[in-house]
Amino acid sequence: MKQITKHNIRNSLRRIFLYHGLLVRLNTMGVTRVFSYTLAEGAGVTPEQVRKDFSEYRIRGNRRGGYLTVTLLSEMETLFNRDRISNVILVGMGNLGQALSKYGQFIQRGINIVASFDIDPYKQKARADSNVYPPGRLQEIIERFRVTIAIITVPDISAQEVCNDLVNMGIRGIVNFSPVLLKVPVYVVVNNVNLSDEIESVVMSVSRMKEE
Amino acid sequence: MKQITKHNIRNSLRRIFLYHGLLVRLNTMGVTRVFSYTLAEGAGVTPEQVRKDFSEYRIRGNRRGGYLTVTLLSEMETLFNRDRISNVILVGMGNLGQALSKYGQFIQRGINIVASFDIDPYKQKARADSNVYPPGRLQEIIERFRVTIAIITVPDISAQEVCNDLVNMGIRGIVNFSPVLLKVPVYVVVNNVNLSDEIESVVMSVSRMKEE
DNA sequence: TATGTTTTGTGATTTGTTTCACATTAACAC
DNA sequence: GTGTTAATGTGAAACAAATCACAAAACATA
Ligand SMILES: NC(=O)c1ccc[n+]([C@@H]2O[C@H](COP(=O)([O-])OP(=O)(O)OC[C@H]3O[C@@H](n4cnc5c(N)ncnc54)[C@H](O)[C@@H]3O)[C@@H](O)[C@H]2O)c1
Ligand SMILES: NC(=O)c1ccc[n+]([C@@H]2O[C@H](COP(=O)([O-])OP(=O)(O)OC[C@H]3O[C@@H](n4cnc5c(N)ncnc54)[C@H](O)[C@@H]3O)[C@@H](O)[C@H]2O)c1
Repeated sequence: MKQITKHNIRNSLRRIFLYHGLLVRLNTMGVTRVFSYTLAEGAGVTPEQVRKDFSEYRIRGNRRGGYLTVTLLSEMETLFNRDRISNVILVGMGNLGQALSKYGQFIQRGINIVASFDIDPYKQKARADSNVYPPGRLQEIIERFRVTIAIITVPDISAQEVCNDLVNMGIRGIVNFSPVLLKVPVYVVVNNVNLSDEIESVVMSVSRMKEE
Repeated sequence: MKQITKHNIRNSLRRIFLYHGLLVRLNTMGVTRVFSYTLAEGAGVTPEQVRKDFSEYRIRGNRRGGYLTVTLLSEMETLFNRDRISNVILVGMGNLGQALSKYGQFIQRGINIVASFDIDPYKQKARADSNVYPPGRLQEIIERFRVTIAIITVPDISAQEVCNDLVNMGIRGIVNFSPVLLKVPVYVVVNNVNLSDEIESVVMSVSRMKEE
């Protein structure tokens, strides 16, 4: 386990998630047809950008007629592989782990957190209805639910170790909330999310704006 | 309030946050001197990239001698405006809001969550020690603590409305966890963090890798 | 069926970012 | 001191992303 991989999804794809979010809202509002400028406005980009992004992923509209909301939604969802629900596990039932596991809207995004793990026995039995297990049962549950994706919300010191175990048990995608850059083999996808960085970058931008 | 702004901090700066995280760890491990390739290895980039990034922000090392850990740390912290602690408020004490407000390590990053707000009276008095207030007291507390940064963790329907109020009360930087792209005036910085997208992008990348 | 209008789709161009290549400098050995 | 080596720092080159400009398609209207 030597190689590091930087996942970093393409900006175009990140924007497509954004367009998708807008579309869902427009769709529930009864909008049946959208144009590149509709999405561009909502996403804060240019209409050309929207079309170029679609072009990259072979998403087509009707010239003059724009895009049908439902068609666009289903094309995007195929792209996201959202035709099936993905089983996901979560390791580390602390503050953040519990918040994520209680969030009810992941399922609408095709994300199903089937089980959580913690070394703390108190957290394992915190609630009878929540599926919190000791790490010893990882292998069993990963196999039972055919899980390939894991969310890591353990303290920084444990993160790399937990990661190594998960990879050895067949996990191929990791969302890492601990503030360490995980080292994984090339065939594993990692997305490092650092909430402190996200907040601090805003603090910094504001301080700099004030100076000018 | 018409203009939308896309915050999007420079990639180079985002990487500097990464280097900083590594440095803090190396420093506590007793490492006094680092080289561009030390940081590059940990951050998953090339050494040239590290030096170019430093160059952009006028951070200098010693040729042949690399960089002194402590000097580098303090130079970065000046860059981040971390010489002073920033007071931040949080609106929406649900799952995510509570997780964030309980996190003990923001203060090490110069982020101090001085107060939280919720419309739910039960959450306002959930714990005597935690400073949770009704939104009616926003103005008062923003002024008292000279707050310019807010974290939004309310449901999507309320997000834009809360945002508008905050901007009117003097907030100039927002970290938004709700899945809507907030519209703000140009002089306000917004960082939209969408946790569902972060997870889903990994699910998608893994599905695609399996296909190939 | 022809004509005008609207909007897509995409090469060509511009702008931005990363990598390369090497001159420059500091540390160290002798 | 002087030479050798190991690092930085940065223009130049290569690459990637965004914008521009316009041809192609779809539709409405007559
Ligand atoms: N909570 C936040 O707002 C926040 C913000 C930024 C970063 N983070 C990062 O996210 C991670 C989680 O944060 P948190 O506040 O939830 O921490 P926490 O301490 O509340 O929770 C960590 C949990 O992981 C469990 N754990 C530890 N080692 C484990 C192991 N080997 N296997 C399984 N479980 C294990 C602990 O028992 C605990 O329940 C940390 O790395 C933290 O730095 C959190
Ligand atoms: N929890 C997660 O893991 C997660 C994941 C992805 C996205 N999000 C998003 O983050 C946001 C918060 O998520 P959550 O799970 O904590 O939701 P939640 O429903 O648990 O909490 C929302 C809180 O906001 C409060 N609130 C509502 N309107 C308000 C107002 N106008 N002023 C002040 N407070 C108000 C509610 O009383 C509640 O306590 C949501 O927009 C959600 O979509 C959360």
